[in-house]
Amino acid sequence: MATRAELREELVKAGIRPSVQRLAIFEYVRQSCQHPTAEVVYEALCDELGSLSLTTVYNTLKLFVDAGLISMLTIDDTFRCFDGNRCCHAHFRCDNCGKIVDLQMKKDFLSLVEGLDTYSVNDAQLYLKGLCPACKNKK
Amino acid sequence: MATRAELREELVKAGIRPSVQRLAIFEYVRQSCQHPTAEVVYEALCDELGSLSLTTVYNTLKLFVDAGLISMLTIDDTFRCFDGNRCCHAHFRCDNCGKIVDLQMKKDFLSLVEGLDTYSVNDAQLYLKGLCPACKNKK
DNA sequence: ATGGGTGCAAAGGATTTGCAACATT
DNA sequence: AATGTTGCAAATCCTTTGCACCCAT
Repeated sequence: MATRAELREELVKAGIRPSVQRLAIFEYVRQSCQHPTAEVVYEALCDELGSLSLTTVYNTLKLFVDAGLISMLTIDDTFRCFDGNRCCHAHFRCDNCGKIVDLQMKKDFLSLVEGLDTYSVNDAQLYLKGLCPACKNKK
Repeated sequence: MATRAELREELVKAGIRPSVQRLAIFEYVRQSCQHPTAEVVYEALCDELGSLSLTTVYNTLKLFVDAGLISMLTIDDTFRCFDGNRCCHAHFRCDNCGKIVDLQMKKDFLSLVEGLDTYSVNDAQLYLKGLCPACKNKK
């Protein structure tokens, strides 16, 4: 859990001016374990900020992604969601309840991909789909 | 390389009537190593079939995905593409030239995800991004 | 006062849907 | 004839863009 001051510092280091809206959006995505969509971020912060537009949320999230501060998940292209968790992890999306869960994984998993040494890897995402423990037991 | 007759058989087994359009679309996606979008499938088959609409391509691809005959890739949610390769493989998308390449991987890579034994996995996709060998050397 | 940030309204683009014509059995 | 398939046109949804206003430096 980073403090507001630390998050602000992180924005500045990335060359991004820490406006009220930006800091709030950054904090929300970083602290959330819920992989929010732009819409969800908007709904969550609308009251808190008094003034906020969906446009700003979209623009700001794009800004953060381009700066490498958060990542955009495309586990399901019917909706786009964002992830502030900076550790190496896989994503599991439950086909039944729709929940997206983070799963830890060993760092050297890329060694299992053949011929990858001739490539230069910037980003790796492992997306899993199926039933989560809760939904699995219900069936 | 499957024959037309084998592909037709596969559709029937999945409970899908093998119309001319469906068989052509199925064959194209299965034989292509190019991960086509709906648009690309449409352009490629338009002449061959004489009559074909984008709507049919969209509906048919969805039908195949739901039946588990092909898979939908969401490596980049600015465009949706399809994959007829049924072997276990990872996808690498080059940030520079945009090409998407299949990479073989060892089957037991899921053992590197912690706590996965309590889940039921139906689908796993590993998406890699960076520079392909050709683009890497150019820089 | 100047440059960037915000937000409204409108545009954009990919995909889906309604429905009528058509094909195949 | 009946059922399922196709395809045009229109609708839909999410996201981006144009532009004017506003804030902070």
